[in-house]
Amino acid sequence: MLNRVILIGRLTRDPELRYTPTGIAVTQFTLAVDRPFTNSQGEREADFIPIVTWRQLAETCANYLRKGRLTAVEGRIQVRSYDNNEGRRVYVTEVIADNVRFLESIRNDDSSGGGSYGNRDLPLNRDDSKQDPFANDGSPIDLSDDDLPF
Amino acid sequence: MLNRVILIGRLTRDPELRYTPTGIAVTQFTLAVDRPFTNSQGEREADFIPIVTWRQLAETCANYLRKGRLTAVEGRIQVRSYDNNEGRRVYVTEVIADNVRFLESIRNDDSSGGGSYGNRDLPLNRDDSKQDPFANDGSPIDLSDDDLPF
Amino acid sequence: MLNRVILIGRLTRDPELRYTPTGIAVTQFTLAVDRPFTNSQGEREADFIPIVTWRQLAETCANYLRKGRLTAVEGRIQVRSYDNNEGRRVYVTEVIADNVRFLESIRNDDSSGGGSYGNRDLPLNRDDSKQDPFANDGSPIDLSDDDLPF
Amino acid sequence: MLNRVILIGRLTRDPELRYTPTGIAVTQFTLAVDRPFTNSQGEREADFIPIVTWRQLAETCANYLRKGRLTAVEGRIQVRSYDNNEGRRVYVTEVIADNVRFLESIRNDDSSGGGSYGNRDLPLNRDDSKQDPFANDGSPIDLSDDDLPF
DNA sequence: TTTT
DNA sequence: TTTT
Repeated sequence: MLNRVILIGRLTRDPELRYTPTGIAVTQFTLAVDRPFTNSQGEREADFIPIVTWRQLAETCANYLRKGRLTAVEGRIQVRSYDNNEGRRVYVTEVIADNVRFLESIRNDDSSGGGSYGNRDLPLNRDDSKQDPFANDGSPIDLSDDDLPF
Repeated sequence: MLNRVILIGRLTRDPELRYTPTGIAVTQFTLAVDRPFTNSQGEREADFIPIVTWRQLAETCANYLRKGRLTAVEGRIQVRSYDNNEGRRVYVTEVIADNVRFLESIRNDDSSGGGSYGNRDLPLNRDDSKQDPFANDGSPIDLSDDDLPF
Repeated sequence: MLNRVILIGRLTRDPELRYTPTGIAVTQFTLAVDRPFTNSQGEREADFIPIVTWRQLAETCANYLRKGRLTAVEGRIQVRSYDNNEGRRVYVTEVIADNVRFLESIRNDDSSGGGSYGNRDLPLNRDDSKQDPFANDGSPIDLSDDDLPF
Repeated sequence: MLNRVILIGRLTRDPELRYTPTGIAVTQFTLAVDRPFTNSQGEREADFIPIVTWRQLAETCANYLRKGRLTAVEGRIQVRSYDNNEGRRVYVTEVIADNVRFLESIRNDDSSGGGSYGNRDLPLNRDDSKQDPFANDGSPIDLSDDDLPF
């Protein structure tokens, strides 16, 4: 009845943009979120949390997010499952984001991106996935006949 | 750097209380959280989200929560991994709760529980897992030599 | 850049529904949220937090919420100010809700309401106040020439 | 029963550190949080939200936060009231923070601060205000006989 | 001005 | 494996 997640962390890699067969944009990336304590060896660990964005938000994330960037994500936890090729049920937990905030200005020295932008706060539209029939379906996303989505 | 989850849903089963070898209480249960939309078949789906509580909070949850109860959970997403007996790395995503709220008064007609309590809002202490060396370690929990924790 | 509030509490009174001059529904109510500790006299205090909902969500809240009902609210903090009739600037802090969840089934014995409903989870549409030019303006709401909004 | 706020914004001024008569540190600052939309004149407005921190967290905030810094705050909404010198009841709404994250590295060119630190993520201890008898009292804070706290 |  |  209520499912809300807020994360701040850094991208472990550049985001990956794909399209569903019906042409809807999906971007996936992983956020490394430091734990608020150190483990028994005195080391600070992190949780690596997979994030999924859809539609316009997916395009913007693909365009502007890059590996290492400090990023805030708002969304909900989604658990989907599928049967792998050994006939085992596999559970996948992801955060479906509906709001993403870039917390670092986009640097000029970014080799993986295109241009240089001065601005710090890009107009990331909120995703309104309620109108998206695709997002309403929790089943594994088929981007092609023999491709698993992520 | 920031990792916050708030959920409201219903327990799919009675909670399970176990103890670590050093005697720390751990309670696990699953929350069914309805999605805020219907799928392409017009059905309302749910996410089944595993919750873990520690120490005093674990004891209280085991004592008072029951299958079907509407419950609010606050915590953080934790992703841990282990190698299963086929040598495959398995990822487990759980919400480590530090605050749990019972949203239904405990009913008199509860056959699975013991007595009848009138009260609606039990004194669930916040878990302070920062002092718990065990909780700081993301590795799979060994409750005994050949038992996986959950 | 990010502003998110989640509350669970009880309505101190029945909600109040009004309309702006352009016909947009606005519902206001106050949520009593118990503090998670007792004060120095050993008493449990509460915060009384004003909630505002708009449009379709306002209509549904006015129809189904009643004094005393346990309710979850998601939204953002808004601070608006106006000059009172003594020329002093007054600051008003409210939670603008975009998601409201009824946590109690609507009782048959409700004298203040109309009918009896069996259902527990009403289809409260999320408010999409971004399309609402009125909601975008933080100024005091004029419901009529000489009326303050709430 | 549940009261959770998460904000990301910038400090409008340097934080102010004070002490209660019993020697407990209190730091106050205001966070400017941009609204996620533009108003009817096409301008982006902000909410100015007062934040209060206690004890160790108060000391750290006073030491490291400065005007303009991008900052994440986790806490709860608190509404307190007092009677002003005209005999009117005044309501004050603040966010009592228990977790604060600095989202910008501390710059070397900071004239208002002391030294230069390279680090990005300071060890801000979570405040455990439940053990703080002072924090449990919602009444106006007396720092001296004739001083109002903030 | 406040809820259970 | 799932709750109302």
